[in-house]
Amino acid sequence: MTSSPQTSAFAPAGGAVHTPKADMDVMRCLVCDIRNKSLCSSMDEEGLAALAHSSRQLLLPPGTTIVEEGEPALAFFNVTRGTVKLFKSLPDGRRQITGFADAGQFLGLSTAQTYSFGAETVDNVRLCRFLRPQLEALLSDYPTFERRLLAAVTDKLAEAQEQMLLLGRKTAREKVATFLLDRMRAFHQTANRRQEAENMASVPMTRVDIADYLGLTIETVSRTISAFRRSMLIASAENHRIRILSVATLLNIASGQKAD
Amino acid sequence: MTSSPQTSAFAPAGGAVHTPKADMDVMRCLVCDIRNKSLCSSMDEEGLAALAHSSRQLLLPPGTTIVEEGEPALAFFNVTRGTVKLFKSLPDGRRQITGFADAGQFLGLSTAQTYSFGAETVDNVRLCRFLRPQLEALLSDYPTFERRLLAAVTDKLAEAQEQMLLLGRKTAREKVATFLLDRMRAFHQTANRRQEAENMASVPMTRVDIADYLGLTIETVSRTISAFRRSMLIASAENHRIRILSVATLLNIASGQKAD
DNA sequence: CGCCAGACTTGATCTAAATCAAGGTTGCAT
DNA sequence: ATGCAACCTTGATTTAGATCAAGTCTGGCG
Repeated sequence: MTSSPQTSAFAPAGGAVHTPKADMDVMRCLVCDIRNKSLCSSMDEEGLAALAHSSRQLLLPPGTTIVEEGEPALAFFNVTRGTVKLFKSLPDGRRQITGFADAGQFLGLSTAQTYSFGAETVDNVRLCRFLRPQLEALLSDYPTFERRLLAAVTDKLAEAQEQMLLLGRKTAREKVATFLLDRMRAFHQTANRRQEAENMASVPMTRVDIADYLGLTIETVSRTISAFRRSMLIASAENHRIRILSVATLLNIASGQKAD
Repeated sequence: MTSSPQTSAFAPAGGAVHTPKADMDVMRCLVCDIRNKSLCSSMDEEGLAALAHSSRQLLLPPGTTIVEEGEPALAFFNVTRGTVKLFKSLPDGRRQITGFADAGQFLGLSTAQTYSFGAETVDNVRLCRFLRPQLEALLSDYPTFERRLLAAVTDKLAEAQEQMLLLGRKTAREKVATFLLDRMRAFHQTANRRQEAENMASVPMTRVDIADYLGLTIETVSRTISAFRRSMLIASAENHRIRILSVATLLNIASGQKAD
């Protein structure tokens, strides 16, 4: 599926790095820059110490496998920087990316013994890994944390339903418009709000990933983005950024009004 | 979207019936024929009494609206008989059915103030309705119930990811094969296991619903089912049943091996 | 017990997006 | 700086499934 640096979140070679000092680790969650934007926001100071104690921080380069389809579901992850792609594959290699987890999102929940999906870093990713027994202890010890997780999974389910509508019933044009707006929203939630960022979308993934996410081919994605650019609805910006010039028009397209 | 009996789970006209006697109601969950197959299995006898006390039972005819897209999310439901369809729509009427909830499944969870999806009965449906405050009390009072709900939502999310793979990357033939096998599995979980039922699939929904679930048109669904019948992979049976004559072949098709 | 409406099937034609096929760009490694 | 490999774009052609268009089947009701 993906190219070169085939490291793993469990056997960390390549760029994978554990934070070393245990005493610094107690502070990790307390000073985490995205703790208000994630599950961790359900925790008080004591809880944050418990979180830090229950997890290890990993730093992973682009293209690293975090979770392998069909492998034992040993851990749960919280993304604290960068973007992760989640996907499912058919035996012949066709692939569907089921979501992108940006900073503040979790991944790796599973009821079964094995993961039913794969996960791989898109860019440089920092994440916190909770082994299953430790996650379960946290859920039991901190009811607010469990409640927050239930809410987060419920939200993911609503997102998944929205994506099913996109995959089953939207045209290529509508799919790409929806994607760009979603990436703008993701950027707003993630970015450290220097307000230059108005109408910016962060698109760290390749055309292949976008196509596999939208149920299209790379050619169709490319053509559609080019068409939007020609119509002055968007403009390319530096390093994997796109500026959205007409949110309103894109919103119309995304929701199926043929307006353009 | 759907035809005539436009009743509602909140303003029950038509065939909607509340069980009347309060004292009989205490027993309801205790004697429920599907309690081992649903969320309720997490409850002991005392818990079941609390469940019965917190919910009302509704009996709804085919085509009844249970939940309306965009309406306040006031309740949570547990289906105890029949099949419910969940869907999302675009402004111009295009519709995606995101899932069918058979007996034993829940629906109606929402983090937002309003439902992001609609729900409607497919056939005669019996369900238990929990108003939100009552559901929340149950979650707080019965940690095993909350844990079970978390597991159930996690499973639904995995199902949704599987459906995204189907919608984004499978051919019409593969979609229909997958659907028929899923309906067989649903029937096995639901049916009162008279063992005649081997290889039977229950298909109470119309071609329109199947098409809206698989991201196809009714014509393509019809043609594909006809082709499977001609190839002797399936055979029609009495009242909305299909007998699967070659599970193995259908499994191959569903997973993308071109074998037929 | 035969009519009718809704559900389903089948065939002919069309089209959005896939596939096939060249290039063009970019950025990193030498 | 240069070369190459991965990534992206654009054009020509094909095709799976949509759309358009008749029918046929079914079961509930008078």
